[in-house]
Amino acid sequence: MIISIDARSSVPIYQQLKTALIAGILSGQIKEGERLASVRDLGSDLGINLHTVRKVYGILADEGYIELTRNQGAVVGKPPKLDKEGMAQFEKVLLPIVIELRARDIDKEQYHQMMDRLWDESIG
Amino acid sequence: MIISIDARSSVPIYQQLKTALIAGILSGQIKEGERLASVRDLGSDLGINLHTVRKVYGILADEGYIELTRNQGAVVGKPPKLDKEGMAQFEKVLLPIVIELRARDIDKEQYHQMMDRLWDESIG
Amino acid sequence: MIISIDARSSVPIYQQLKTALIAGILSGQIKEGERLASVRDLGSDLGINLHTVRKVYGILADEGYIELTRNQGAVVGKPPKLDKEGMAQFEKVLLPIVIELRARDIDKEQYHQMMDRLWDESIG
Amino acid sequence: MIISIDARSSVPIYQQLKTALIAGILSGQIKEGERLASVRDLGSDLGINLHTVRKVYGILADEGYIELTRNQGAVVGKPPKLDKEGMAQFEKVLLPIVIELRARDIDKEQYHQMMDRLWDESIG
DNA sequence: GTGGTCTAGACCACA
DNA sequence: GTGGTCTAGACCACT
Repeated sequence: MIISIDARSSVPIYQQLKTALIAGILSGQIKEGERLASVRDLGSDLGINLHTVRKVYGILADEGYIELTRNQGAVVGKPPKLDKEGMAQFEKVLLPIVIELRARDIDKEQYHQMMDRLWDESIG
Repeated sequence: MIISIDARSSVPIYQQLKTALIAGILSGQIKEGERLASVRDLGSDLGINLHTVRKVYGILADEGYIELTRNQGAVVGKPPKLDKEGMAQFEKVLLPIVIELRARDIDKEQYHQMMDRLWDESIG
Repeated sequence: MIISIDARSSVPIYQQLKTALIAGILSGQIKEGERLASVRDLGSDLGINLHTVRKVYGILADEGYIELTRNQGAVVGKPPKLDKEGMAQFEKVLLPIVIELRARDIDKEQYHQMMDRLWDESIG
Repeated sequence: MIISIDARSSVPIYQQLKTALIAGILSGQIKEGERLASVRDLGSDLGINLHTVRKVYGILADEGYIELTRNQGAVVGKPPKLDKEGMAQFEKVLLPIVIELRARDIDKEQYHQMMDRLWDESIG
């Protein structure tokens, strides 16, 4: 599992890391029951602050992806299914983006093509 | 044209306003050639600072949605079409969201349903 | 002599008018000794405020293009030649623009082409 | 890299600073990959407000000269090349200036001399 | 400590 | 009256 962080990106490092880990779990590179690297190791590997790593692990634990235990580090669990409320939250984030796309005169076909492309890329 | 701002949201006020104005232009509530309210009026209407409104107007002008003149206020123009590069930028923003959706075990059909729903809502 | 003013432009109206009048004098459409339209006439013709026209006439008089008399209106004189100091002022305005052009990786040949194009257009 | 700001000039402070920074990048005094001073440091160095500096950094980032990150400051990137549209914008700004130059009875040779002089100075 | 947002009040150029 | 610039001080997110 190789993770690359772009410190210059406008996307916060903790979000990049979060996305990368979730993608790793999704794609099966990190399997259920496996342990993630320790906060310290992962931090120094990626050249980022260990507080940042700890924060991400905390978020992933909150969202149910992993379980944090005092001595055994971070263990991967089953990703929680999306309920109606969670879905609504995603839509809230997506709506303004879709609005802007439409403002830019994109048509429905282009929109679908784009979304399919994203779906395919997301398994990278 | 009714705009509501949620000051407590984590989404910056200026972005909420930007989205609302673009949506207004898109949906035809604000037509090409029409004038937007002055920064002072809109600011006091919404209970936000005129500088925040100014910032939004500046961004919309930069992106080609409106034209700003010192004495005639903000006039709505034609929204600029989306080129390939612009499209790529949108995809960059969307990709991590799609990845997280997939992590949450959404399937392709649900995904399409969601995107269609968003498309329909975006015309508000 | 037809003058068109774009009220929406980011260029101040008074500058557009100033440029147009100077161009008219340069191109011979308005000749030495002739009278310009009255402040009132020109203002209502162009649909702009007569204060704005008055301001332009004042500037042109200051710069020596025309002479203002109480009863005879604005009479065209000889355009003043450019002395070293005047030249330096122009260069001060132009330098940052040239700097930005170079920053954008324009080469000397493109630069010359652009300047020649401008020279030719300026007699429009 | 020495920057001097003339607060009394009619040219906005933020534009003076923008020009100076672009010139610094162009002339190699600030190299690709280097960090600019923080908004606070540069502001207090120059005796101007940090928000004014922030505005300039924002513009430079929009135009692609630098990249801004929350914690690593402003990093110099590659200046973006000029496309046809960008070129047209420059010409729009330059045309009235050239018209006025011609009105002042400058001839083509003087014009070329002036432009060459500017070209040479711009690498300062 | 970094940049990002918001508020606030002042003064200016323009019409 | 309009938008444009500058200053100022506060709080926030991120590292």
